[in-house]
Amino acid sequence: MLQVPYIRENKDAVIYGLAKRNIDATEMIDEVISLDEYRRRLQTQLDNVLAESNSLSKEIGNLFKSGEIEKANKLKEQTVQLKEDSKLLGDQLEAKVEALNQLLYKIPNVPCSLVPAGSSETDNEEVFREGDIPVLHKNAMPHWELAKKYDIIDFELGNKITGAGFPVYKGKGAKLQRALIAYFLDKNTAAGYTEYQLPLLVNEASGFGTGQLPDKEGQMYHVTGDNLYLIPTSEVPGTNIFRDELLNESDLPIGITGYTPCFRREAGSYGAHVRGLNRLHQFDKVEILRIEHPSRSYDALDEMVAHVKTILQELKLPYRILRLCGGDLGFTSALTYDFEVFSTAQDRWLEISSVSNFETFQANRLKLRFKNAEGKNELAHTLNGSSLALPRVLAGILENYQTENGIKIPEVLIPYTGFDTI
RNA sequence: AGAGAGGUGGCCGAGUGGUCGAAGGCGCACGCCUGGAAAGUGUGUAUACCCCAAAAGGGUAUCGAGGGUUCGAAUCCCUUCCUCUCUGCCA
Repeated sequence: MLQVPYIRENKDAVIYGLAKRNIDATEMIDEVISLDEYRRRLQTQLDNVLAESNSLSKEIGNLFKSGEIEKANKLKEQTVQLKEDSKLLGDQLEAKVEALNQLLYKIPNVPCSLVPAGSSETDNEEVFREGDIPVLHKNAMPHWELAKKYDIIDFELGNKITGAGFPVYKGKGAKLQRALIAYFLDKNTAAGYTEYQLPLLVNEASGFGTGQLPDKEGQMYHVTGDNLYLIPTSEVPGTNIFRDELLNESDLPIGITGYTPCFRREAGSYGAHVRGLNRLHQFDKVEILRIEHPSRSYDALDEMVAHVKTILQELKLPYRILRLCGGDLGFTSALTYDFEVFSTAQDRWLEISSVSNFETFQANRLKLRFKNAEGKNELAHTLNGSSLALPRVLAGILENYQTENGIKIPEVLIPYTGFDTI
């Protein structure tokens, strides 16, 4: 959520920035400013009425104490009108605040200056590419066929137990999953991130804190009996650790990592792009998350990108890094780098990580602040990224490492799997 | 799940209708004291919003959250969330 004072003081920059998302925000921004002016006027009026009412109450109290009952009762009559006024003004104020907030929820983050303009993924900017694309044997197959051939992932069984998008990993497939999770967590903790195990269900306040609610509840599974939501990413419980927190400047930076399953209801789906592991309702992900001082959040973003690079280098997977254009940028992000692994068998790039700086956009909603050097409270910057999302990494490994004699296991994973071939 | 107790500032803790944003203590910051430190001592020490060009200053709200009673609520009533103790259930 953008900050109103910021919008007020940087109106043109905000409109210009949002234009990169192909949004003409002029009207919305004008409405924010006028709603806020109205809100402030009401606030002032209400405060004045309440101040008067408070001082009358004090007087009445004193009169009762000194036994001047009649005078006190006379003053009481005066409070009737004030009470009505304050009720009316209070209701009006509440309505304005609500309208303002509803509007603010609809306005996405302002892209940072590095974000290229563009309308779709074809406008994303490739900023880095590394790794050799393997030449596969002529009978190479996509991972969903490999999964069947080697009996390591059973999509049909998942259909039977739950439904589409809930695969069952078996034998070496299951072990490989566990190996990847352990390897990712070890890499992240070695880089200084503190490991957390987080709840998989969150309450409304948390869903609201990271912006899934109130608008995007359709993306989450809702446990109606207890009014809880299954997390779509560990970003939700992870970031909500810091909801309503006032940190010391010396607490920063904070880096945490955690493995969780993620649950997504996902609306659209089509064709080969969602086959197999490409898009699931339940999948595993290891996340990294940072709380940073605003002055160095972009350095932190670069560090996170560099960190994810080392993992892909070690896994020896061919990958590229894209800087997302305005049209493809997530609602809350100011700058996002996507990592994609190339799969020869599918002849396409698979998105496996997304690393973003949200600047103060999340922190504002979360009320995540720190006391700065001047002793003033200031919103912190939040960042997060996948490190990494399992299914497509798995797909990439299965497809790129297949040979006619089985699927080889990347060297760094062998200590975790205990076997070198599937 | 049942019965009971309770949720107060960074922390502990007092406060059962009025002058209470809240005693006292601890912690923290700055000063005095000291050769230096400790002890002692003095002052200060919540958050959000509004008014003010800004600073100074002033105002409003906040005692888990939401609503109500009252001229006036930390204090009374209702709802809700959470914690603790005992009982039950359970990996």
